[in-house]
Amino acid sequence: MAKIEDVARHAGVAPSTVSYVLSGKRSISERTRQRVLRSIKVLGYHPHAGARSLASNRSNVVALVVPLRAGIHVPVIMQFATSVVTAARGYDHDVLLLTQDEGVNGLRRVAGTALVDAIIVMDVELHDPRIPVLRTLQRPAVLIGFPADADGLTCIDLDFTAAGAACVDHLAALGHRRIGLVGSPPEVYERETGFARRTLTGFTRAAAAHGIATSVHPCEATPAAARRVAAELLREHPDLTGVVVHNEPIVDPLLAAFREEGRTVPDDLSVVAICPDEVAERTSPGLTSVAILADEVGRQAVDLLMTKLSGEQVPSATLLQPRLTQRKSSGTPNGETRRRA
Amino acid sequence: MAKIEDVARHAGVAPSTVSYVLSGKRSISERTRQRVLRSIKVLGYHPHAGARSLASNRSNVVALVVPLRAGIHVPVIMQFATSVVTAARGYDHDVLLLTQDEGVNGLRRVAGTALVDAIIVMDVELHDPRIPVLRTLQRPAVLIGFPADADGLTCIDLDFTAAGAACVDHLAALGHRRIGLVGSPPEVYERETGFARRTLTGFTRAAAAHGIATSVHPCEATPAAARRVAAELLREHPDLTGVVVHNEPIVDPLLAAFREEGRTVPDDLSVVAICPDEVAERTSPGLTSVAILADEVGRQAVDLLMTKLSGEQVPSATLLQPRLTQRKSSGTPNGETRRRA
DNA sequence: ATGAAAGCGCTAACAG
DNA sequence: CTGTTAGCGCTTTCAT
Repeated sequence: MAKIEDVARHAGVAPSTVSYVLSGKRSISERTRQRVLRSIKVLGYHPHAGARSLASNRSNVVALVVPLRAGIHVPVIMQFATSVVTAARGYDHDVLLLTQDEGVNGLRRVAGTALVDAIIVMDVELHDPRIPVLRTLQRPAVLIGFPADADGLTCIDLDFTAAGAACVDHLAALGHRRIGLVGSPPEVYERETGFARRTLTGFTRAAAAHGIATSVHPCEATPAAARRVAAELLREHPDLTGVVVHNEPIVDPLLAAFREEGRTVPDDLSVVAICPDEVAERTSPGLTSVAILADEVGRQAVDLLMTKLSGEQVPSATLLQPRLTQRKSSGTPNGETRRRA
Repeated sequence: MAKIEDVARHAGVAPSTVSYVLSGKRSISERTRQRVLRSIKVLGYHPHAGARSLASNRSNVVALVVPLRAGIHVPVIMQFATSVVTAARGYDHDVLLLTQDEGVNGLRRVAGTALVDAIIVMDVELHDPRIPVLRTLQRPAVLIGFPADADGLTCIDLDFTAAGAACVDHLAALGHRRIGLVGSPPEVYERETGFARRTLTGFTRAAAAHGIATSVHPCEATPAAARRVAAELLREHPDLTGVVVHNEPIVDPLLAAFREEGRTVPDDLSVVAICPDEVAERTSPGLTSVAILADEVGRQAVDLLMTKLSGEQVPSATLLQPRLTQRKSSGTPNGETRRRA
């Protein structure tokens, strides 16, 4: 492996000059810059990451802690992780993958050994045991989700309260008077993961504001559970005309269940989902939905982290505003009326 | 941050002694070992990863290259990645996440900078451009999947040929005479990703051996495509009594489509899937299936890699033998007969 | 069983 | 604009 000294010799300059060409931390005459770059290419030089991190106190690696638990839609996690990697590469950083189950020790380790410069934590709970640890670590961090006490932390997430409300607003505008929320599995609520509760809050508040009757149905992420909930919903509320779904894996089964119960979407029943666009687009009919902006959140999380690493201030809370995309699954409460019109 | 020198002073020993206590590379009297360990804990000492990698030429990090492309079931990737992280931690290694789209340069970079000691590459294609690069990198690698020329490489995967055959054998034993394969999306075959083809080979060969008539249906991973394929299958082959599915995302939609076409599983139609157990278990009826052993593959990939890192030889090819689990979705071709018996 | 000391390859302060 | 050099914190010979 070529080292910086080899490059320096080959280019006829000092090692520090090579270093500065690479870092851009001081101005170099265009002429020597080109010579150095040439030598680097010729020798196939790659700076040794360990040496660099030892000398500069920067590893150019960020840690990403991904959740593994039940009730979380895996493709969304993956999409998020991917966008974090891509965004981090844009800042010349790499991503170290940590799993939730290493818990607080994983954080201590990667920060303590200076393996990583900064940390992104996904799926933050309201009373997350990692929060106090993150505060003691001398490393910038960005959290996906909001803990109860977010003081001095940097958090980002989709505004699920607004997302829940947007779905209701949409249905209200169409004239619906009784709607249901098919939500995340019960354990997600019990865990006090912020997002499920926030959706519920937005849903409930908006419905109250519109004077709409509601019912809420947590639902396991299985087709069988979806069928059960669909039947229950229709049986208990004969006047139900609209449903909001916030549970990606059961979107299809739920639609199928409504169909089996003899309801046509959107004529007999309007359905609005909070889910990734891919999910909303592949169903038939296409689902009116509020998108889960996983890659947007990932990108911005990295932006925030890099800003912090450069010593600048960032907003403590970033809430991405939801956008509702109207597709084919929602309409006026009485489809017959509409079609006649 | 406490450094090794601080620990040494605190314990009244030389820095090298602390190092040896940590690495176990030479014998230490139990007495000083305990003293050193004590000091480490008291001072909250974590060795600096960069310094360590610089001095030892080992980063204790392995790279994991994950695919991002269409037609690959995301939860399986995630499960695999998770098991790699967990297994790597068991060897005191961390995992750096690389995405496919950095391509060959990503590999060059992380190996060239000595950021990682070794590499795991997922979703290897028959003529994968990364193969020649991996050969030049002076780093051990393990591939998930088999390229056309696997000479001198270490590859591991589920034995998809055997998996395809196992499904057919099972249906043959039950007495089926005409079966269909609902496979991966067309682009997966076109890409020459080994696994789809190998399943097809095993399916076809076993059917020929049993004298069973077959048809093959690549299928997009959408419910609509699943419905189309289901209809086509039943229309073109009225004598069809068995189906093998190798396409996780459409397992549910396909079952639903058969139901809508008026077929009962397993009475009118036996269905066998190649998919993770979680998928097979959550459908109704539960699916007879050959499990995709993502975490087993991940664990063994890491085992192989660590063995290589320690300088030992490993087998060039590792094929995990599939296990078929009988559940409720398969039975004799004529369910009526069976029920009467 | 332990210590002393020479690097590992790079960055950044200092000097010009 | 460029060169010189002192570390960064650890591992690992070499010595004893």
